[in-house]
Amino acid sequence: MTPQNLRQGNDRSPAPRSRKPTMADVAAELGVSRALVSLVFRDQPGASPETRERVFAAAARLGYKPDMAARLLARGRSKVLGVLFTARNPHHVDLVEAIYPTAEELGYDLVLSAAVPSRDEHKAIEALVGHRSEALLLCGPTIAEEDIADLGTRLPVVVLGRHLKCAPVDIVTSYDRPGAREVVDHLVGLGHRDIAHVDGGSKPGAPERRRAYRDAMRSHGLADRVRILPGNHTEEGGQEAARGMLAGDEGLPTAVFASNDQCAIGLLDVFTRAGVKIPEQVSIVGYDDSHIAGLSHIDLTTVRQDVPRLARLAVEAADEQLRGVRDPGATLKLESKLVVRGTSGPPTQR
Amino acid sequence: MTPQNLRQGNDRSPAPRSRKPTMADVAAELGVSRALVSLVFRDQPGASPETRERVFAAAARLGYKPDMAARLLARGRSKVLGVLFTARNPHHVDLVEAIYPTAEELGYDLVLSAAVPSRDEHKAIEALVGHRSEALLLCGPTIAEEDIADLGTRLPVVVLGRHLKCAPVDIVTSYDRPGAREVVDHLVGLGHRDIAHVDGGSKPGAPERRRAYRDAMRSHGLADRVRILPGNHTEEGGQEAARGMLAGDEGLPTAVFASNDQCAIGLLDVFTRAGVKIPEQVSIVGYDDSHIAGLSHIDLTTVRQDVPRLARLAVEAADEQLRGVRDPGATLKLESKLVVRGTSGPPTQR
DNA sequence: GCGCGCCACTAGAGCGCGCTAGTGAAGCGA
DNA sequence: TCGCTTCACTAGCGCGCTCTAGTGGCGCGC
Repeated sequence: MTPQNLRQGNDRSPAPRSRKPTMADVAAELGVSRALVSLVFRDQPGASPETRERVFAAAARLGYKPDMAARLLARGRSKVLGVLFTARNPHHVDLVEAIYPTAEELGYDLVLSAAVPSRDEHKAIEALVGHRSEALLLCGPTIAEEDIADLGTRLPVVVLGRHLKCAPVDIVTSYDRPGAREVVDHLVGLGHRDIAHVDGGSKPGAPERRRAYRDAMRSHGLADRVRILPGNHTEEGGQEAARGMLAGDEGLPTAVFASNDQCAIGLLDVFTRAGVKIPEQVSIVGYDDSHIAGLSHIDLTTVRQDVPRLARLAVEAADEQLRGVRDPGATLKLESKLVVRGTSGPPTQR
Repeated sequence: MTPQNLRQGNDRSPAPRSRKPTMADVAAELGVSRALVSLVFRDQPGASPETRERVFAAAARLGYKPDMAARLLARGRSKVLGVLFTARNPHHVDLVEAIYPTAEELGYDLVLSAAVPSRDEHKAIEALVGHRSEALLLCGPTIAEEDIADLGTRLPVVVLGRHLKCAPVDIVTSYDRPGAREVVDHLVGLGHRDIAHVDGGSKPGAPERRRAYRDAMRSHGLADRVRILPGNHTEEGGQEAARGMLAGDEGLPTAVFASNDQCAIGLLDVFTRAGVKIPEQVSIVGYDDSHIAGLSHIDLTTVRQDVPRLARLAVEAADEQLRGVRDPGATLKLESKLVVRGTSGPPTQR
């Protein structure tokens, strides 16, 4: 029972593969210090050109890749931004795509976390924080405002596409009024008067769009034609709203302005199946101009948000908060503009 | 020019916010050791129920959240799986959604990295490795096989939806033959004989689907009708192929089998715009059954891959490699099946 | 010769955590 | 009383890296 040579319980190496090489391995290979290797990899002054070359060569030879986790831990700043998005939302996917370039430009690494049906936003956010995100970019978060506020007190947070009353976070979004206004102008200009709105319930952006629709209608003297149908930001929401319109006894409006593209596509679907001609009988307008709307087979008239700039502003806002150049709480709004495609046209006389 | 008091470039404290609490803070708050707090947070035996409660209470009070980077570093196993996907590919997004549940079940955390136009797969993969992913799940990677092989020698890799000759990685994908076979059977059953294929070039899965199409045609005695048009896995690819067909002097086939859904949607688009009736004049079939195909407005006949099982198998394969219960190199294939929707129908006599 | 600045490089202390090997107290049987 | 467990908890090393505060050598001016 010689307890000396108990096998040290090291089932630590997960794979049969050889251990990942570390900085120390590279240093040993060259007979220099780890610090030198570190310098070289961080592209800092203090190493001669020849040494740099030798270090890179040795690293390549050994297959050494810097370990982020250790780097993050050691460095005060992690330079990691956490991005929360909803996998199913094409507009979010567009945003994620657009966030990468600016993040890279400002020297940030991105960690993505998707909210999916089986994994709610709270969990997704926790994962981001756990992975040492310095700041969070939340694409259209649906969690309670106080939760976001709470998060904002812990670390810099930038919310995209949702209005908040008083959370200590930055907000980057589009003006809803001009967009909705343009939609209504466009439809009225085509001759529509019965313009309904399928709203997005309490989903990010929805209340504002609803309000903007109402205002726009009012300013066209169409206050009495305001017709708001409950919906949400999914295809199903649009489908249900369309079924409701078909079954209801108010008759079909000549145009429907949906709270987002997915909802609009749901409308489109049910209407076309029911033999309703788009846009002859009903014009449909969405919101977001997600890449799905652009699919020319769908060809949805919609409101384009300036995704690249939204993304850029969001990353810059996070960066500013991180650098402490200003306190959180800024609200940045961009113009959005109507993109006329095939689902809107003049109403036919009845 | 007193070089002494150069401001030491310490932009280390990123935010004006107070430092994130650590385990030591929690321990100090209670007057216990860090190890105890660690035990409690890892849900390990060795702490009394009352102590556990006190620890959690103190942690909540301070807003302590375990730091992944440190945890990863300290632990041999990081329990993180890196997932590479293409943001623009809806099928990939479906896969990512499906990967979460199994990963969680097996105790893995996920780090996502998107390949986007401005950021190629190499970079995306590097980020994953850097963030200490223990294993990689690559959704339809387009990088060179040798690069994947190289990666496979460094850490466990599971490739989804692409065939590889001899890389030391696991492969999880669908049988292409039965799927393509079903497509051709279906179309032939409807009365089609002129069935073209718009291929996906060298994109993951494309060569196999092309081959499977050819075989299926041959077995129906339609070898002489085999017509393969160059394309790729994007909408644009489909559009170009459709334009080619419209402009070419071979005439339109009565049915087109596209290498993936996006490509099929491109076809759909150009054809409908050109006034070609779908499916009366041309039937169109896609591949993947991504959620876009399911959008009932598109209503694409397509081949459904069993995404939930693909995802589950992929995570399990990664887990098995990590546990070292088998060497890499397994290939798992699942059945896929035809989903008949509205874009396929009997050809009209001409 | 000395002092000085500069350059290339190094020593070593942490970053926040996990984990092994303990420690001391209590309990228990003989 | 002693030996032996068990329980609740602690000390302290090490994960791979960054970063501050050096060290030694060399060239230069006086």
